[in-house]
Amino acid sequence: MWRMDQSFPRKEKLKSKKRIEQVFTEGSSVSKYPLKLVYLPFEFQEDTKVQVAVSVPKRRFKRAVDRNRVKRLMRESWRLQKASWLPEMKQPHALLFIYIGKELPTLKKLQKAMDVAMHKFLQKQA
RNA sequence: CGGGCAGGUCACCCUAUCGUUCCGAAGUUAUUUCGGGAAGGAAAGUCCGGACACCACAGCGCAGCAUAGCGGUUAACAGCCGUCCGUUGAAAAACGAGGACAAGUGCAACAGAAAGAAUGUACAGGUCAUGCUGUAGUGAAAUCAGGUAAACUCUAUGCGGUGAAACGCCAUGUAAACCGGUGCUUGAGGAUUGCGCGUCCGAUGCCGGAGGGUAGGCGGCUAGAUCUUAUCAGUAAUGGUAAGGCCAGAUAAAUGAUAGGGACCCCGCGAGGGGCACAGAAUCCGGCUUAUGACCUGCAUUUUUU
RNA sequence: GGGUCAUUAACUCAGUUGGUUUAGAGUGUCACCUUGACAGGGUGGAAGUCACCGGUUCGAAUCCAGUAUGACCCA
Repeated sequence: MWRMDQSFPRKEKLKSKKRIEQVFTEGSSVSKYPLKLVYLPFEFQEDTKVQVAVSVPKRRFKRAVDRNRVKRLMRESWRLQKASWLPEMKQPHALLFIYIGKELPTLKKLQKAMDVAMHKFLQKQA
């Protein structure tokens, strides 16, 4: 039985400050409340197809506990669903998910929103 | 019983699946497998005190800041312990920047004769005589070595500065270019202290203008005033000795997500439903302060009821 | 991670250093007057827990301490 890849290794994390800055200034974006996806085509040194980062503004969530919670849920949501999106991506991208909602989400809601956002993005790139 | 006061403990648990990070071992130089570790009592505020790093291991004077009964404790402190005094409370207890106005200067609204200058009213007492004495009256304070120092100040004690964006190393890149000023041993400027001194560095130098480049990685980074237990000294804070243990090191930032079951609490006759605080390491320790759920122990007992 | 500062009427600010009677100004707002009506002008009024919470003091916006919110700085 073939098993879906649900890992989220280091090389798929967008970590470089410089790259993140570049995605913010040069990238395009699609929105699906409560998420916003900023993306930019990118050539990576390794054979990775994608690098992902998540972000939660301090303005919306004052306490660090809540920010951590939202970020963890977003990472989880990506990890569980990425296998269905990656084959459709034609070229490597840097992706940046920003949470723009005001309230703590549940994993299910977040997964739905992320799915819609990713489909929007995949259609646009075509 | 209720409410009150003090002290202490814990911070829901278990299983399954998927995932993150660090360390070790094996295999290999893509990476994989196995084993082990992975938030707090406040990790918070950054209010104190240290360790550590650099500046000359850091010097002298002034300025500045902090502390303030007495004694003890500590690496150190504004903390903690004991104790005296004062205030609050019925009590248990709690709180206190609690040195000096018998060195100098300043300040005191309204009321009041008068607020530091000097004296005045009524009554009584007293005297040769007089605000000489007492009471009344105003006020927080009225002749008293007056009050006030969270007023300046004085006294005693302590404090060098800057902080992990410290600091060390590697990589990348440009412009040792241009314009103006200043200076070269009779010294510009600098050496992270506000000012002065001293000491040291100092000429491809320094200041200004306009403009250009890099802001990537590694170390620092976790074993320590360490934790647990026993015991000894001490009223206690705390310290000594012995045995055992290793207990987060991330960097757009790991420590998680989901499902099921079980505790506990609340609502309901019931089926069942809901809740389970405050909150997330960022060099590390000792305190303080603030946020906050539950439980346990002890103390005092106003009022009411039996 | 480390530091510096601010908070006074609906809004923008004085006053705070150095304590005391009554916390002021402009804009806005409300009422009245002027006009046939509006604008403008004139007159008068309301609006403040001096961010919150304690302490010192006879007395605190002001001094001291704590809390909250907001802003700014650094290699």
